[in-house]
Parts: sequence; structure tokens; C-alpha cells
Amino acid sequence: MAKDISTEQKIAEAAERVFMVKGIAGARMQEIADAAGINKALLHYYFRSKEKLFDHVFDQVFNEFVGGLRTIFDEDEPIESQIRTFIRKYLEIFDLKPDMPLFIQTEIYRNPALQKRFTFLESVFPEEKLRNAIQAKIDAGEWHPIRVSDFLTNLIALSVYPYLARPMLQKAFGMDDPGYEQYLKEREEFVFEFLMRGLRT
Amino acid sequence: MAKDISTEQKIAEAAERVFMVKGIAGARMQEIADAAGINKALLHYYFRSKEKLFDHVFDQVFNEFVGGLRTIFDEDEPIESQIRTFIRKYLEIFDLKPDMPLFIQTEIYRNPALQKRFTFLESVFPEEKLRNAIQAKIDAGEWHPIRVSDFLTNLIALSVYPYLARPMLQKAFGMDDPGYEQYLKEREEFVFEFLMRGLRT
DNA sequence: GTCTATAAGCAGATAGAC
DNA sequence: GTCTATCTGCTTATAGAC
Repeated sequence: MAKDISTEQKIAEAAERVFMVKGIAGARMQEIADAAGINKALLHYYFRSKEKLFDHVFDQVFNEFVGGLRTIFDEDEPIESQIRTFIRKYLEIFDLKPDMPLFIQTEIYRNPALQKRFTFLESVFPEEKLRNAIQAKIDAGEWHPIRVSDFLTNLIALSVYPYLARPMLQKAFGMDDPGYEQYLKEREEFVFEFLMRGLRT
Repeated sequence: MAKDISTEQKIAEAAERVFMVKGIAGARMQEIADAAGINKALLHYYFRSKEKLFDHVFDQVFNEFVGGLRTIFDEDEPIESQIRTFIRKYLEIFDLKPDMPLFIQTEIYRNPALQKRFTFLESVFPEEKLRNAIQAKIDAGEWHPIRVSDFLTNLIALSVYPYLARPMLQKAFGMDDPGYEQYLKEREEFVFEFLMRGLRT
């Protein structure tokens, strides 16, 4: 029934908002119920327990987080434009859900069970393809030697860190909210340039 | 008395360990008491409340986190070697306390009151001096133009992110614990080189 | 499916003996 | 200073009416 789905959806969305800001330990079922405009009992009716509700939310968010990656590096475009696309797409998601990066890192860090979702690089990145693309650049003398792991760490770190550490950085730089958002926007192009300078010979 | 100090110290150290791993919301006073080898009542005797105990711990950890920064960039050495020192010192701390970066980001993110500790860049970094050193490099044509904010974000992001995101990255790269620690060690030199290539013309 | 009321357990904090 | 015992309030979860 449409109404069932709608309520379940309302709960899931409210839970995502609350869990993302407070984490599973800090979130309260009452707060989620309020945010969804219903009462606590309904949460349990639909999701049995706080933990099961959290797992559902985490799955959703996590898929959003890594979902787009594989497709980007699976394309047959030149790797430079893939990097450009990666950065743009990532920052697009984070502009919509700025709490996502810290939420994912924190919850994975503190709940080893969630780490199972990662298995290996291959499930998230097309490792073979990526490795070959990078190696081709190195062999052609266009890039400095770099490992796939360092390549990915740097790419993700430079993209994501300003969101992860926003409260600290914003305060440290003495910026207000619009100022920091402007800063984030200007960084997009800069991160790409900086990365490429680090890679190119 | 020596015994008083010792107990207070034991509590503070146990609390640091527990808070750092679980955060304030996930930590339990009972667990801290157990870790310190005493009972709950003593925690309250020495620190009144969970929140006050947490504030004490956070102050300690935070000072460790930023304490060394100012002195590094205050020296009169060339900025390149200051950068090198920054990376080395930071990674030294994180090797001892690998949970520190995520702990600080998470707790600051979720408790606006803690953000007050940052006031402005000047209190953490000698902004004027840093700005001048960077500008001199740019004017001399040795570096690409870069803002102080981007300079610091990149420096910190590349240093810290492998610690912040360790569970995710380690799993994604298919490494075991010794493998990842090896990776971290090898990155130290690499991060410096990569950063400098991004900066230099 | 949705609600109100309540059970059951847990966690922070205190009282009071030693 | 340190302990055991206990209070108080909060939080998850369920029972049961509608």
C-alpha cells in the first residue's frame, strides 16, 4: 500500500538525518520519531530495533558514498577527465549531504561489523583498469611513479577533508558559513590542478 | 599527596583511552572505571560528572594535537623544511595515538561548544609569518599561487587522512595490519614529495 | 497501521560506611 | 580517598486498545 511505503520512507529519511548528525550512540529513537512526525512504537513496528534501523540507514548512505565510483573509472575516457569527474561528482554529493563523510568514517571506525562491507578494492574500484591506466601514464613518462593506493588516498583526501574537518577549518580560517561554502566551491578546480601537478612529470 | 595525583592520573588516562575509541556518547563511566581499576564513585569524586571528565580529556588531547604546530612554523628555517618537520611530527603523534584524528574531528563536529577552542587561525598557526613565507615563494616564481587556507588544508589532509579513514582504506586496499602500517610509514616521504610537486612551478 | 501506556534495563550520579 | 549500595531519570522495546 502506498501509505505503508510512505511511512517507512518517512522513517528512513528522518533516521538518516538524525543518525548522520549524532551517530548511532548519540541518536535517540524519540528524536527520530519526532523528526518523522510519528511515535516511537512505529519505529519498532517497521524496523524492530534501533540497530536494525541504523543498519538500514547505513546501507543506504554507504551505497550513495561509493555507488558512483566504479562507474566513473569503468568508463573508457582518459584518466585525467575521470579524475575531474570523480571530484565533481563527489563534491556534488557532499554539498547535498555535508555530514556524510564524517558519519561514514566514524561509524565504520567504531563498528568493526560495518567494515565487512568493503571486502576488497575490486568491489569499489575497478582495480585492474585503474592500475593499468596509471601504469600507462608512468610508462609514457607523463606521470611520476605512484601506487594505486597513494593515488586513491590523495584523490579522496583532498576532496573529502574540507568536509570532514569543516568545523575545525572554518574556525581556524576565521570564515563564516557563506565564506566557507565559497571556499569549498573554489577548491573544486584547485584540487584538480594541484593533484595533476603532483602526478605529472 | 602522591597517591591522589596518581589516581587522578590513572582516571584521566583510562578516560582518554575509552573516550578516544568510543566518543563521549558511546563511552560508559563503568568502562572507564574498569579501565582505571577503580569504581564509578571515584570518577565522580575526582571529576564531578561525565561531561567534566570529557572536557578534561579533550583539552589534553587537543593540546597535543595542535600544540606543536605553532612552534614549527615559528622557526626561521626555510618553509620546505618546516613542511617536512610538520609531516614528520604529526605522523609521530598519530603513530602513538592513531585514534586521535577521528576522535577530535568527530567530537568537535558534534559539539559546537568545543569549536570555541579554535578562535582564529592566528592562535594555532602564525598566520602572518606563514602568509609571508608562502608569498615570498610565489613572488620568487618558485611556487604556484596558493592561498594559506588551501596550503594548510592540503598539508593536513594528506597527512591525516590515512589515519582518519584507516578502516575503510585498509579494507579497500586489502591490507592486513602490518601491511597498512608499512604503507603509512612509506607515505611519509611520499606525501612531502607529492606536496612539493603540487607547490613548485 | 497507528496510537497511548508501560515494562524492563541501563547509566549517571549521590549517600554514607569505612 | 575509596568503597558498596542505591536513587533517579532516561531509553529501548513491548503490550494492547483503536
